[in-house]
Amino acid sequence: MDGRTGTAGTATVRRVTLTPGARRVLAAAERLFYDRGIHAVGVDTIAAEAGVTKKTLYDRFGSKDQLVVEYLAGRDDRWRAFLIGRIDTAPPEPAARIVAIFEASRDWTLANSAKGCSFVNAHAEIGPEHPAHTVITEEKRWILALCTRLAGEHFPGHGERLGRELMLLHEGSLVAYGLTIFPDALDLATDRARALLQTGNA
Amino acid sequence: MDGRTGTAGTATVRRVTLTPGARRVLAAAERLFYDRGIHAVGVDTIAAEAGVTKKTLYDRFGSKDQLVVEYLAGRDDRWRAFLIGRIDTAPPEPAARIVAIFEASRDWTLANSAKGCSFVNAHAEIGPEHPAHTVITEEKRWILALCTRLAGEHFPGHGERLGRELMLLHEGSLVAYGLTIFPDALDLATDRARALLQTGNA
DNA sequence: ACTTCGCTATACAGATCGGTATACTTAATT
DNA sequence: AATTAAGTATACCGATCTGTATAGCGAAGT
Repeated sequence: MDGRTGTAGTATVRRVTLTPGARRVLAAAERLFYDRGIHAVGVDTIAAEAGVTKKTLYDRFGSKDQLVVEYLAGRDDRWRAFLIGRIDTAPPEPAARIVAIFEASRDWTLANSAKGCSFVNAHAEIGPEHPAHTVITEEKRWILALCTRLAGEHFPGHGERLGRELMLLHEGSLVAYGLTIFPDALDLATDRARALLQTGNA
Repeated sequence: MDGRTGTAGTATVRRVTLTPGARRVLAAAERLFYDRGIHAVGVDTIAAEAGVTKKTLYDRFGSKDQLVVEYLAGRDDRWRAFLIGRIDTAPPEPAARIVAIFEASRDWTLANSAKGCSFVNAHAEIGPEHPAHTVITEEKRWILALCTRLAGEHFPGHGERLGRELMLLHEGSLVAYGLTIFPDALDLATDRARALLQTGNA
C-alpha cells in the first residue's frame, strides 16, 4: 500500500519520508501519545524516547501537530489493513464478515488498545481546527460505511439502521473495555452483533 | 444533598467550600475543561475566565488536580441527580425505568455533552495515579450497577448480562453522538434498549 | 571531488506551565 | 474595636513548552 491511497486508504496522504530516525520518532510518539495523552507529552520526551535529536524530529515532521496527524494516520492504516485481512479470510457471507469485524476489533484491541479507542481519546483532546481531526472522523465514517454495506447485503433495506446499531455495540465495547467497566465487553459485543444479525430487529 | 453522600452520592467528599469566587472558578473550569480538554487549559485561563485572581483559585482548590476532581465530581453529582429525578417520575416497572435512563441520557447529553461523555474524555487524559481517576470509574460502575439491578428485576437471572448489554448501547451512543458519527445515536440507543427488554435475548 | 542527506550535539528564544509571596481592601463576625 | 474570611493586584519562581539556530559528522550519490 503506497501512502494512504490503497484499499484501506483515506484522502490523507503521508506527508513525511519515513527515514530510520523518523520511524523511531513515530514509534515513540505512538506509544507516548496513546499511553499518556497528546497534550501531556512534549516533543523533548518523544525525541529522547526515540533516541533522536529534536532537530531530526522537526526536520522530518515539521511540527507537533503534524506528528499527531501521522500518529493517528499510522494507527488508522494498520488497523484498516488488519481488519481487511480478517474480512478477506472470513466466509463470504455478509453476516460472517460482520462477525469478523467484531472479532478483529477484539483481537486488535487486546493487543493495542488497553485504554480504549485511540481516535476517541484523541478526539477528547483536539478541536475541529486541528489537522488530525479529519483523520478521526473519517476513520469512524469508514467503519460505519463498512458495517452499513455488509448489513445491507445481509438484510436488504435495513443497512443504514443495522449499520448504526452495530456501531453502537462496537464503540460501546471499546469504551467499556478501555475504562474496565466490565472485562468481557469485547466478546459481549460480538455476541450481541451475532444476535442482531439473526433477528434483524429483535 | 450534602456533599457527596446522598442517594446519588459516591465516596468522594467535597473538599472545598464553595464561596462565590470558587463557584465561578468551578463554572469556568467545567466549561473550559470539557470544551478544550484538561491539559490544554491552564489555571491562568480559568482564573481569567472566572474573573478571579489566581490566588483565589489556589486558596479554594489548592491545586489544579483538585480542581479537576471537583470538575468531574460536580458533573457526576448533577448528572446523577438529574437521572434519579427522571427515574423517580417514571412508571415503577423496571423496563420503563431503564427506558427512562436512556431518555434522560439523551436529554442530558443534548444539553451538556456535545463532545461526548466527559468521563470518557477525561479518562483519555489522566492516568490511574490521578486523584480524579476513581471519580471516573465509580461513575461508570454506578450506572452499570443501576442497569444491572433494574434489568435483574425485569428479567430475573439475567441482570448481569442485560445490564452490560445496556451499557454497551449507552456508551456507544455517547461516542457516536460526540464524534458525530451519525446524528440519531441517542434515540437509536433508546430504541435498541427497548427492543432488548422485550425479547430478553434476541 | 563535491554535494546532498540524515543525523548528532548544544544552545537558545519566547511563551506558558503550575504554584507561591507580599501587600492591600472590604465586609462580616465576635 | 479587633479579628477573620474572601477577595484584588501584582510580581515572581523554576520548570517546561514548541520551535529555531549553528556547527559538525559520516555515508551515499553524482
